[in-house]
Formats: sequence, C-alpha cells, structure tokens
Amino acid sequence: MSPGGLPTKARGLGRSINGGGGGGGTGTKCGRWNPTVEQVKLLTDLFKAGMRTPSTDQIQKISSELSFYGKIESKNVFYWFQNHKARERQKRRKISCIDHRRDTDLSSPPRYRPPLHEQPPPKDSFEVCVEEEEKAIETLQLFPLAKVERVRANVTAATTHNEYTREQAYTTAFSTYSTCGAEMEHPPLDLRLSFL
Amino acid sequence: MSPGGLPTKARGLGRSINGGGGGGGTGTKCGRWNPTVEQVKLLTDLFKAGMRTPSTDQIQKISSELSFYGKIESKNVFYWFQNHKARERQKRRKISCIDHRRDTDLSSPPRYRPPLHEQPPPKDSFEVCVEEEEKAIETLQLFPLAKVERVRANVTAATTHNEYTREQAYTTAFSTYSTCGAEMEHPPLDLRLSFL
DNA sequence: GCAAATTAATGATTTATTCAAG
DNA sequence: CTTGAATAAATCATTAATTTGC
Repeated sequence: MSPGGLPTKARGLGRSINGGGGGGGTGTKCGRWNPTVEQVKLLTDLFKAGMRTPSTDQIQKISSELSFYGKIESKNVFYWFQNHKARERQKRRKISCIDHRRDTDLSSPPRYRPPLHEQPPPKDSFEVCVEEEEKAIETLQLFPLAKVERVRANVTAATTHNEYTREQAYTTAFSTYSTCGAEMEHPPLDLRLSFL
Repeated sequence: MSPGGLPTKARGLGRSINGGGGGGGTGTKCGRWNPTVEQVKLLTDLFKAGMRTPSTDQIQKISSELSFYGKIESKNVFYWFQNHKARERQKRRKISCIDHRRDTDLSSPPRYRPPLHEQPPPKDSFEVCVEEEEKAIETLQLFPLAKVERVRANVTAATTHNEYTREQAYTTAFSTYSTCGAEMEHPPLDLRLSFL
C-alpha cells in the first residue's frame, strides 16, 4: 500500500463488545463464535464425508444439532464450511504449486502469507488438481440428515462410521429454483443464513 | 463464441422455468428479478447519494418501498448494491488503467470483454483513484428512510430532489455488533438478507 | 416488419482475499 | 498464528437489446 502508514482501509468496526456480559452459556463473551471440540469434530466429519456447501435446511439442522454442545448460530455453520473449504483448497493449492514451480524462486522460504495476487499464477498448474479434487467431491454423496444423530452419539467414541457418512446426493443451491412458485425460499448463496 | 460450440461450462442446472406460469404481477415469469425503471431509478439515486452497503434494516425498508413498483425481495436489493458497487469500481479501474498504459498495446481496440485476470494491472495506477472515490463516499451521508416516500412521489415527475437525497449518516453494518446481547440480529454481511 | 440468432447487461453464485479476535 | 467473520473479485447464467436473414 502507500507508504503513508494509513491502515490500508481501516474497515471501520466499532465493536463495543464488552457490553454483552450476561450472555448465556459458559464463557459467552458475545464475541465471535468459539466452537467446542465436539462441534468441530462433527463439522469436520461432515466435511470429510463430502459436504461442501450445505443448503439452508441442512445448515439449520446442523446448527440445531450442534447447539447441544454450546451456543451456535446458523451463520457459524455457514462460515465454517466456507472457510474450511477455502482453506483446504488453499492448502492443497500451495502444495501442488510448489510441486510445479521449476526453478523460479523456490529458494525463497514460504513466507507467512504471500498476497497471492502479487504473483499471477500460471493458472494451469494447480487448477488441474483443484478441478480433480472438486470432481471427486461431486461424486460424493451426502448424509440423510438423520445421521447427525448417530454422529453425535459416536462423536466422543469412535470414528469408524465412515460408511454411513455418505449417502444422499447433495441438494445444493442448484435445487434452489425449484421452489420458484413461492417467494423462493432460501436465497441460494451467501445469504442462506436466514437466522431462523 | 468459441468455435467448438460448447457452452463454455454448462454448470448443471435443470431450471425448468416454464412451470411458473401463474406467477403474480405483470409478466412475472419467476426467473430472475427484473427491476422496473422506477426501481432502478431509486436504487441509483441512493447509490449516487453515497449508499454502498446498506444494513439489513435499510435493505428491508428499501425493498419494502420498492415493492410498490413491482415484485422484489430483499436479496435483490442486496445484490443490486453489490453488483453496482463492484461494477462502478471496475469501470473506473478500467478507465484509469487505459490512462496509465504507455505504449503497450493501446492500439488494440477495446474488445468485447478482456478477461481482466489475463492482464495483471500495475496495481498502483488505479488503486489511487479508487481509494479517492471510496474516501469521498465515506464522507457522504445517507437518507432518513422517510425520504424514500418523497422520492417515490417524484420519481415519475422530476429529478430535482438532489438536495434531499443526502442527509443522515449511514448506519451501515458497523453498528451490527451492538445488537449483541440477543442472538445478534442481522448477520452483518452477505447474509444480511433475511427474507422478511 | 418480425422472429431466430447474437451480443451486451446485469442478476445471482462462488471463490479469493482481508481483517481481526482469541 | 489459527481461524471466525466480512468484503471484494471473479464467474456463471439469464434476460433485454441488437442485429440479421427473410
């Protein structure tokens, strides 16, 4: 950015968090969502089972289930999947990028977070692997929404329910337009929050 | 188009639009939102008045007002602002880019839609102007939400209410976290749809 | 003049990037 | 330094303009 020392953008945000003292659960500070290990475990299981962008209904069900372990909102589930998906991809990309770089500047140690858009990638090297990955995922199937119960039961016990975790087809945003006659339920995208 | 004839990507999608025959209003085909000229006019006015990312409340109010002219949902308003903002920025960016290019290939006529990511811009030329623009906008103020009435009255008559269109401060998403005690109303971001 | 074929706009979705709390 | 939250950029898909052959 410009060397003036300006905070790039200083995206506002007053916050004023401290006010939320009398929250609800354990250490509910009203700040950002702090998932419990069980919650993360379950989400990770779902992700490993192939879930990438759950529908609104699924999000709500998941959120409802996970609220058993602590405070949670739908948007947390949504964000979690967004971030996890993106960061898995990112991770994978970085790996295969290193694999593909010939002798450009591979000597440079992997700095903290190279701003990515600084170095226009060849766009052929890693995209292949990503596409491959996505294709694989599209092949996967999704859980029947009742399975969550089972997962919850097993979450502290074992992790050998893998054969259960892939069943139905993912009815993602693409089924959105079928609810067309009405006011169109769940806005198919980022908006699929709809804080119940 | 590409000489292969393939539809570039064809990302699935069954659609089945024709089923929505008995919609509601005038030519309600159930497809995507098709704004009326009045709606666009009002949205543009708000944008010109400095509104960039209205809060959930504002979106709902706007949507409610605009529903007078035809079918509309909150998410349409949200999307409109997203797209309009982005495309204004894009436009501006392209212009200043041309301004700064020395003698690279300025002879080439402005083709249909250069894929943008093909040509990594200097990132110093246009960012200045964009920043300038954004700063200017941040200075602006917003309408008191009752003014919309007046605009609606004048929309088909005249366009000389410009002095009315900038009044209150914009209480954008940054006031989001003040509603923290409860379940946090309106998710501050893309999700700020909440299809009432 | 007018419908099929193309092109241009733009609504909607997904992905990448950035910010900042813990 | 990990990751939840938020925004911006890129992309996809559909509809309105527009052109074109008749």
